[in-house]
Amino acid sequence: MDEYGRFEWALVFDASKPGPVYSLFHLDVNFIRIGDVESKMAREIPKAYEPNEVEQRWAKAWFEQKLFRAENSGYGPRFSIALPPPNVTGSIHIGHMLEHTQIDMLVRWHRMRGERTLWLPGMDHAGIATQFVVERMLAKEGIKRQDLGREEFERRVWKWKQESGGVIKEQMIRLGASCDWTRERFTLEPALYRAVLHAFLRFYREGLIYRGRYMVNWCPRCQTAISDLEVVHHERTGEIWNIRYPLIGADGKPSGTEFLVVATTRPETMLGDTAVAVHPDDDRYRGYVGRRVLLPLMNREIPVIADTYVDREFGTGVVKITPAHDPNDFEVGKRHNLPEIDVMTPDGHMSEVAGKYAGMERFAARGRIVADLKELELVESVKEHMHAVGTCDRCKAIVEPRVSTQWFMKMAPLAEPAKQVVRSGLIEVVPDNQRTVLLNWLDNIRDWCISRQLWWGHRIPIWHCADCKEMVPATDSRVEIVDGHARAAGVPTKCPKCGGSKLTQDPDVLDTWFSSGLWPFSTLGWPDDTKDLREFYPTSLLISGYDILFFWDARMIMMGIHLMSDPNLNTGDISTLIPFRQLYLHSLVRTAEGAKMSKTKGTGVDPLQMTEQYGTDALRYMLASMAAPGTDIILSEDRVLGARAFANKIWNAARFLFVNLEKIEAQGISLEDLAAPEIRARAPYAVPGEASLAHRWIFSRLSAVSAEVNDALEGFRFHEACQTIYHFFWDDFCDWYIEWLKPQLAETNRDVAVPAWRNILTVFDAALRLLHPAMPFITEELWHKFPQRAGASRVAAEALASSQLADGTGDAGAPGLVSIALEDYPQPNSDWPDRNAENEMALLQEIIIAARNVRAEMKIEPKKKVPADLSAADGGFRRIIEVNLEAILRLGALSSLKVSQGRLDSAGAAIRSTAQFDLRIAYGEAVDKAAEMAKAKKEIERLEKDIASKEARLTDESFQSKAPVEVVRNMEATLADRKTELVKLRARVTQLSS
RNA sequence: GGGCGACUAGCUCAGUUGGUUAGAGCGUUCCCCUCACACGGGAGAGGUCCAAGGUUCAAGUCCUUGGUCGCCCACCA
Repeated sequence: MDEYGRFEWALVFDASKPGPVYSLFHLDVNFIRIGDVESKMAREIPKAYEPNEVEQRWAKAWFEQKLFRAENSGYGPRFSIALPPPNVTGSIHIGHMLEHTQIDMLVRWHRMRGERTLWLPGMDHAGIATQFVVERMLAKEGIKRQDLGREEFERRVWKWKQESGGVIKEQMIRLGASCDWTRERFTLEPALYRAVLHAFLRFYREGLIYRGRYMVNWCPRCQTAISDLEVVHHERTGEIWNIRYPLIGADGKPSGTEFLVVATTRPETMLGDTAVAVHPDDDRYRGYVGRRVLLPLMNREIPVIADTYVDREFGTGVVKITPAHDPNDFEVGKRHNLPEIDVMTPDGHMSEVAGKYAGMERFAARGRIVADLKELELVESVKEHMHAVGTCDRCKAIVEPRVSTQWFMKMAPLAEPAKQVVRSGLIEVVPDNQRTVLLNWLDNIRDWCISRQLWWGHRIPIWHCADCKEMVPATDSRVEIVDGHARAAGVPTKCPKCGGSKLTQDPDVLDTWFSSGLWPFSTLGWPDDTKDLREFYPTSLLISGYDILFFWDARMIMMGIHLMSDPNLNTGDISTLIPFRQLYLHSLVRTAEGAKMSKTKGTGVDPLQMTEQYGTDALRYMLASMAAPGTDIILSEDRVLGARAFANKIWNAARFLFVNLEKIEAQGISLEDLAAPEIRARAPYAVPGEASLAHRWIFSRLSAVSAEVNDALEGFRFHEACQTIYHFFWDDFCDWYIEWLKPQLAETNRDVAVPAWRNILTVFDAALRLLHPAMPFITEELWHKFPQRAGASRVAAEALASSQLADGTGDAGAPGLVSIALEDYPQPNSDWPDRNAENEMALLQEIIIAARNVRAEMKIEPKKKVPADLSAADGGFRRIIEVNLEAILRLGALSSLKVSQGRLDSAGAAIRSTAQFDLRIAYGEAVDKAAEMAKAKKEIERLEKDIASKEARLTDESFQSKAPVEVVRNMEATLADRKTELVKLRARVTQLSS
């Protein structure tokens, strides 16, 4: 892969499936320069939207044009965000896609608001996970990593990384993620390796990293220590055995009758028992403390000790103490100076000190031991027992607590400032309830085991002196490139303590989350004081799943605050040290059963496959529209279909515009005249005469919708943003505005047609820009069918004009980039809100709907237009109705509408009434009188109930005195309307029954 | 053992600070292949907001208790 990430497209493969999979950018798609994709295909829009070709074309164009380089964004406030680096263990799944969609929506939104925007992508080497995947692949060839040796194994993993990383990148590009790929990073690349060494050495010098022999979680499958967080507890029904330990009598021999009975769920560990403990205040056993028991099977005498750790209520009140295999026993052992006997090997077999069980697999040994004890009649009882079993997060093997020598990081001192910034809101956590979760975890933080007995990762930069065992750190954090990959270059040559020269590097590597913890700043060039670091740190926002809140988010906060406090880089003001200002925890995608998606369980959904089926935009929209903060998402095909239909609707709205454009172009009016950027900028255009209402209304709506969408995105309410735009586009724009305007657009009178066209194209363009963050491909495609100017060059020109470039704030970006992604995001416009237009439009819509309703109820033939009468008391209303008569007749399918003031004779007619008007359509032959009647009666019932409850409320004195005046007024007004409606309905019923 | 979340239309889910007759998508019923769209248009039906108490002029929304389900954390043999 070269510097700009051109990689081999031809053959890539996926961990879960054998053989090649995606070839996203078909080679026959020619390179298209953004801006060249003009409206040449505008006249040949297919009837149904076919997303695949469009998406591939744009994904490729965006990528190759480096459209999303930070330099191509505006010069407003900075907005920076680091991609949670996907593991290079395979391909991305639907969960990634949800995350990337949300990030991308916000990134595109900020970019369109003219902010200096950086979304920095990259990948994580994912030590244990990747090593696991590669080991599994090797196992298919019958090879173990030990057969290959460390260097060769690492080479194999690197090879895997190139392939897998390529796939992930390709997928992300294909899914429209607007990352700045010129800044792509990888946790094991030289620069980041150096950052890791730098961080480690600093923590080590400060005494925050130490080495010691402690109880850790050991995975016998992976053969490495893992951190507490990597242990997943599962409730399981197991067995608990009560075992008799014979007491040693005064004669120094085991008694045949006196026993202490201990309970255990792991009998195999008894081989390492070095004591038996009781509570010091337990009267039952007071006399036994200080005596000895004979450890069965091993025939080793061990003491009976007293320790308050023992719970008198549990079991028999006697506990076997196995300091090498249980965290509590380890502590007890320390307090009582007990020996630690490790009876297990790293791979989960019984060790050579396990007597005759040596070499047996741990669970086989358990069975054998129980059988032997039974034989000796030392098993007093066996019971079923529910308990939590710890398993390895990665490979699911049962974890053994085990004493071993590992590297640890002291967390309490780092947690303090982290708590401070979270508690004070300096880092805002959304949703807020997660803040409590985070603070609780920080309050109970424990030291972090950071060493792993793996080969894939950053090797610990400490050397051990063979002679005096002194630990010698690397001289500095420099790295050298060997075999194409980084390693520590500051190799110490001499032991500073004894002068010995036999130094060997510690074999362990660091937990993968150690390097992840540095991600927000290591990717920006830290530990160097780079331009990017100065410009983009602290990042604005972190979006991650709540499942890695402790693994990653919390550690970034702790490590960021600590490491960025380097006096050379920073003033020490804590608000400049934090890695991100906001933390948004997104929901997880779950299966229908509510379980987490899992590739190993085969419940994962392949986003690329869904993309090909439904279109990326549809999938993105579906995910975003379901992403309400704080709730998990269960995928449903219905929702994707709905989203696809939406994309199709957008497509066809455009199709309508372009097809009809031809007609007006025939009159010598060009698209340029109607939709050039400067033309659109001056909208809305006044349409002469009576036709203005719909225009005033749609711009009023557009302003309101812009406000709502911006507001929703500000608060991470993606679903609300989606729903608002959806409703605006489909209902307001398509169903009402387009329909309303059809005659105007076809008008031969240019004074009407031109402003109408300018307005509708302006609104459509705004709608595309509103939609763009959620549906980038279709909006880019359609937007390019209009005359556009170059976005990036505009940005640069503006910057030059305000001389921002002169002081080195950045280069001008590539000239000539034309993309909706570089356009302005629609904002509310204070000139547009028009309450009258909204009210009037609402009234007219009600009339039209009433007409349609009557037609449907009366089963009038769809094509047959019928005459109607309308009565309204308000003169203003009558005027509005008369002015907009054409639209009412057309959309309500009426042949005429006689507007009057008086009461309408309802004999032989169907009537729809509201408080404002009555609409009357004469009966045809086939009318279901009974149905009309039933309907009216039902409505009357509802009204009566409503009126009764409102009257009760309004006559209640405390309501009158305590409720806000406005609420009371509103209710009075509504009540009056209801009463009017009721009177009309009653009259109607009387007439029907006569 | 702690903590968190969910329970609203047949299904999947919205409902920010309590305030008119609780919304959407899908499904469903009826009518339409009307010259942008059947991935469409039009008109409907459909909900005692898990239960019981409480606070309030007013509760899907706040409080308490209980139920069902899910998740996270936790060294009880």
